Amino acid sequence: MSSSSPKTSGNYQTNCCYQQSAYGNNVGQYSLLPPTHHPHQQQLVNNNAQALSPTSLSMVYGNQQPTNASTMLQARYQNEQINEKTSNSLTSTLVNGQQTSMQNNSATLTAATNYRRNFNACAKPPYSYISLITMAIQLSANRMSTLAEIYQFIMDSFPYYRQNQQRWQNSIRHSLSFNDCFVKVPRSPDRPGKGSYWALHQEATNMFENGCYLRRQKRFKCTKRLQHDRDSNNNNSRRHGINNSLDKSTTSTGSGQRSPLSSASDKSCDEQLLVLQQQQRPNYMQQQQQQQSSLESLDSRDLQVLPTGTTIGIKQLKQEQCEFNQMPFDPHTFPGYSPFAINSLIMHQGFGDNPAALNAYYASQLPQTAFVPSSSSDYYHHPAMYATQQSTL
DNA sequence: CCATGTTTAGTCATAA
DNA sequence: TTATGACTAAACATGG
Repeated sequence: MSSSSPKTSGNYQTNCCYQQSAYGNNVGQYSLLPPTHHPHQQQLVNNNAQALSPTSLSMVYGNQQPTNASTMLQARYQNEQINEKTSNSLTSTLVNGQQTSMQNNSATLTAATNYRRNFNACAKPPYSYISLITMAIQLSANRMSTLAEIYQFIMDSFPYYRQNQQRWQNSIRHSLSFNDCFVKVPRSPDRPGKGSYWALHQEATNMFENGCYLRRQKRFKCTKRLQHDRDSNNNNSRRHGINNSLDKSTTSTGSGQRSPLSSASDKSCDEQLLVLQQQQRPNYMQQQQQQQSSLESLDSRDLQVLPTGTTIGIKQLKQEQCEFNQMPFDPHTFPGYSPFAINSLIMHQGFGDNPAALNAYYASQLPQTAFVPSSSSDYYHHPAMYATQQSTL
């Protein structure tokens, strides 16, 4: 039935991280890490990394003594003010950042300049819609977002999505409905309005390897669904034209018809459980924190190797930083390990929340693989992506 | 009416 | 080569 497809090759846009040809140098605009200039995350950053503790300093600078923390912060806040600007602002960002923190050699600046030449403010970010939605939810105040809030987060974070809104917003809605990792949470009576909140399924909070939003470990599938729920219907078979008589149990009424067996009001057991957990949020959060704490304490991925050769846990590092700054320590503000943690450290090098500057930094440090990948493997196996490997800082 | 939500289906790229 | 994941379009339902 390919003749019935309304699609044209010109309209179809693959995930840009797959395609070097479509992506090219533009990939350099975006950090391999989540956007950091969104108000929610800005708050997270501000809450967690005011100044580098001694251990953090040694991690970032090795034996080299940096300028003092206030200088770095000053540079960072300057950068925040020119956030979302394009190549013009990048120049000053780089200068400020490198003045205070980086080994400022001419080769590095040349690489940054070359990179800057190829800068494109409207490049498609290398994140899937699932990644974007997850970011929006995880960075929201209550780990829940309305559809409109998700839209807003994406547009705030990525200029690319300020255009063609109808197309990608349709995809966002489809992703929310189609993927088990997202669950609807009804509005409470004191918060009337249209649409539900969307949250991550309780078992889907760690979908991305080491917190890296470029790669999902595995498609999240809810295993506890009732037999008649949508998982039991092999969507993939239908999508790829392998029809059988069983499929008609859900598609007998034709394209676009909602299945009576999986209507919005027919929530499966675990979804209802999640709703209850959300309603009893304080207890739920407490339990989650306890569980995660016990996991983190044993998780080898938490480890970072310092330039000095010693090993330290990101969580421990963060705790030390919080104590250093006389701030409350919340191990769950960030995931327990990098690249969030690495991101927070990079922030202190004076790049502020400017993703372009961050990328320029990466490009200058790892010009051979940082932003001109020959395949998706270059992304996925990039050393900067994983806390399990030695940090390039 | 329109935003939100569900579902089907085609296509492409990548992983296995 | 096949299976899977992601993106896109579209029809249709629902509810404020």
